[in-house]
Amino acid sequence: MSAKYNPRAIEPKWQKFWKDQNTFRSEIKSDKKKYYVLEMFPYPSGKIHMGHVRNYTLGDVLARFKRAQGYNVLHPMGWDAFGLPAENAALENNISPKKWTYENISTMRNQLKSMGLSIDWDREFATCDKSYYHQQQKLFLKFFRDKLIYKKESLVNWDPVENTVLANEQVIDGKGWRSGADVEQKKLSQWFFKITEYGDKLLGSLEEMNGWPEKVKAMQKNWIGKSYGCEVDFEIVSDHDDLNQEKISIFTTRPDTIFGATFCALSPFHPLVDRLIEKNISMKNDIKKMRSQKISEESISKNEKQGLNTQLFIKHPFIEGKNLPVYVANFILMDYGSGAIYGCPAHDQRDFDFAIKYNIEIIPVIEAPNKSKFKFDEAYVGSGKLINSQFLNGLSIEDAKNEVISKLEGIKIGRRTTNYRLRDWGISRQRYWGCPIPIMYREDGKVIEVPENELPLELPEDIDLSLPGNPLDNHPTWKHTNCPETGMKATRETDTLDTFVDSAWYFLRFCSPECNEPFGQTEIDYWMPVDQYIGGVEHAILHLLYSRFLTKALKINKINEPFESLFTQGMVCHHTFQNQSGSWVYPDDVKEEKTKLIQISTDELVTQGPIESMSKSKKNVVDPESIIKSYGADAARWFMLSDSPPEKDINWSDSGIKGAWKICQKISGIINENQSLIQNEEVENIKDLSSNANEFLRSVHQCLDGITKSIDRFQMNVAIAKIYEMVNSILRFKITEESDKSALIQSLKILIRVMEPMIPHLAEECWAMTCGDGLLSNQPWPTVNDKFLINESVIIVVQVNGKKRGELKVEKDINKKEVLMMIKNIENVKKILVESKIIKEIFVPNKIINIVVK
RNA sequence: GGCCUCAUGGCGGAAUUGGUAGACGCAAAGGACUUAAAAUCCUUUGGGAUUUAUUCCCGUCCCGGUUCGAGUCCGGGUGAGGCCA
Repeated sequence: MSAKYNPRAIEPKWQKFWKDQNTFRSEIKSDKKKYYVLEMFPYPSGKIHMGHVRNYTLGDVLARFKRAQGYNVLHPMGWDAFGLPAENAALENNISPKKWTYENISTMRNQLKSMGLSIDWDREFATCDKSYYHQQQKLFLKFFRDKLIYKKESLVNWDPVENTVLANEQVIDGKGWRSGADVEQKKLSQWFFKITEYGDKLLGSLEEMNGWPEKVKAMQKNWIGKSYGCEVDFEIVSDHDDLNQEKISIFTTRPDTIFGATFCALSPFHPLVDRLIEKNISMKNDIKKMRSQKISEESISKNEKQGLNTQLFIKHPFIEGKNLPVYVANFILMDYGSGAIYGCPAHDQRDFDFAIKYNIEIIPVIEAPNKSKFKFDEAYVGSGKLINSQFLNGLSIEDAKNEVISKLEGIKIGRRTTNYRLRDWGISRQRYWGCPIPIMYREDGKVIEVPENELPLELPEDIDLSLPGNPLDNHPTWKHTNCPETGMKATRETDTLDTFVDSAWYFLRFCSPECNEPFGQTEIDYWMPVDQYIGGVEHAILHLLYSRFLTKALKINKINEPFESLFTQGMVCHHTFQNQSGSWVYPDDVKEEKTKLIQISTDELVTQGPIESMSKSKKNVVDPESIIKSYGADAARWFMLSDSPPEKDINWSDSGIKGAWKICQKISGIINENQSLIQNEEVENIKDLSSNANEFLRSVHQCLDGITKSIDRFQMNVAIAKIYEMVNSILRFKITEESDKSALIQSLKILIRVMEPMIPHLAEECWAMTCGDGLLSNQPWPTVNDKFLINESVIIVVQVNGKKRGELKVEKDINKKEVLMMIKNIENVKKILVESKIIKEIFVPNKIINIVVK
């Protein structure tokens, strides 16, 4: 190594070395404990961003650390490569989605490699690889046979101009993102995963998942949304004889408020509504309008509440002669409960707003504990006792719920139900760039599986993306085929699978990426579950829930949950900049002149905005590639770890990355200076150390202990702080005699080893120039010498009435009596003791003595 | 509106089980080196008082409580963020 720290030279060198030596290739070693580290695999969007750098640095520190601790580590990488952006890019740049995707992968692979990650690149795959989606098609068929996949009609966002289905994010203010046309809700027959069948299991296991953040578990719990309620059948009262024979089944989680029910509301998609339209054509347009509104919980809560009076009524089950008007309302979801509710305006804000708007009766049935009167200005949703409710009067809400339900069950017009907010997982996408669904529809109407020997069912490459609609559907020949058994004509399913399916099992595939089945049992048995999964909290619900679901649904031996521990890292943030015309400005395009910020490219004045997470749209991004080019991967890694705890957002700063570079340079300098000393084994093995050397080694070992524990607790920022401390004490250490050199050598070797997970290139270089025995990455983690953790002398804090009044440096394990004697010699304490009366003495050995006086 | 999380110097943040608050880094100020600057090194850095040192007072969002002792535990409030409405 030259005297100057030169990451540009050493980093590629070591990356090549690791590759040539297959240092990070992993294979099953049944005698060794395994550790599976996985970061959420990236979408190949073009280039890596700082979020990737942070994510993969965190995982790499852990992977390298566990390796050093003797674990057999699996640390793979792949690509979540199907999805819409490839189709958009294809249209914009006139390049095929496949070509675009693989080019991006190639770029990003090189970028990731330049970070020096300890990844087993032999296991790499992309979900758009034929070999991957081949296996996924087998899984589809397996689940199809297991009746865990089924088809049903479901609503989609439909762009009538483009003639295509839109993803939620392609609908902007109710209009198609490209055409600008009003988006309609259209019913299409689509494939679903029966995830609801696993709702209870997915909820139940959460309790045992101690390695998961409480926050994420809470989010999943809310998402699954198990609630108890009941269904009640109401008889219809109307001018139509045929309807009067029928009942409306409504779902409620608040059966206690049944005496406060004053109206009924149906979803616009309720089957009864179709029949009403037949009877009353004039309603048709209004219903159609309602049906075209975007239906999601979020939009429903934001939209203005609208209702259409149907002129129907339902009979109240307990109040003779009381009929409730039936409305069609735009805030009732068809696929939650039964698609019909009764409204109790007094105790539900949404019902209250609706009642005020349509002048519907409001009857309070819950009295607040403080007995305050209902004020008719908003709904009361708190606790209380039942009033105005006949046989329920005086009961608590919980008791009233039970009472009503048993009464309803008794007269056979209602039943207790468990309801989930979780919906079945719609996996059909009317898209080209996704995994083809191995199903065909025979001309006689039968749904036929594509036989396994015809798999993989490949995506055609000669497609025309410029036509409206689904390219697979438009393809002249692809969808036409014949039934393999009967030879009858058949058409292929032209929907492709949601990309969340691809990512819901990739962690299994990594265990045996070449296997000609989805995964190999031996490999799964050895490697699974993932010991530590690391990724953004934005995947807290869908991706993680789907992965948990598929893992459970596969019923692999003993593997109940895919991810033993989950860590959700924070985002990378940066200041935003805007020029005078209000356009966003890249940080590299800003220079500081005196106190002013100037846009370099235009010379315009720039204002500095708030710190926000890096995003292309606000241009507050720093390109990892240019950072790695100018400061090196080690500095970039160091910075990502040093400033903030991993779970919190980190603010990118120039001074931060410069600081990271400085410490690399400093360490490089220290090792350089002591190169020949470290090689001197004779000196290293001197046994009889001076007290100076012992004190020094004590501080080094205490740092080592701190580093080890901090990495274990995922407090990488603390581990970094301890490395700084170690470096500082090495720099402060003055050699006065021969044995001191031994202590220094030992310390430098420890330093080199412990910095490897963070800054592996520099560490490897330092090792090579001093110890040179094989690769540092194969060296074990240094062990803490316990004798240095136990202090022979301790500092006991002396308190009077809980306030620190001095401290005593004493021998370890000294008893209370002796301490009491000693404190009398402390000036401050002596004074106080003379003047006051001792009431109590609290003594915590080796820590504190507290004298309580009056 | 419900549920959850969080609040520590100028800044990012440390602080096993309640036991020296502010580790470590950044920024800032002063000094050394230099013709000068950068780089590097040294010193100082929560606020205040003074007799300037084994000194005192205040201090972890606010109010109250438990305790010999609270950043840490409990109750109430304020503010910020997240998820679900």
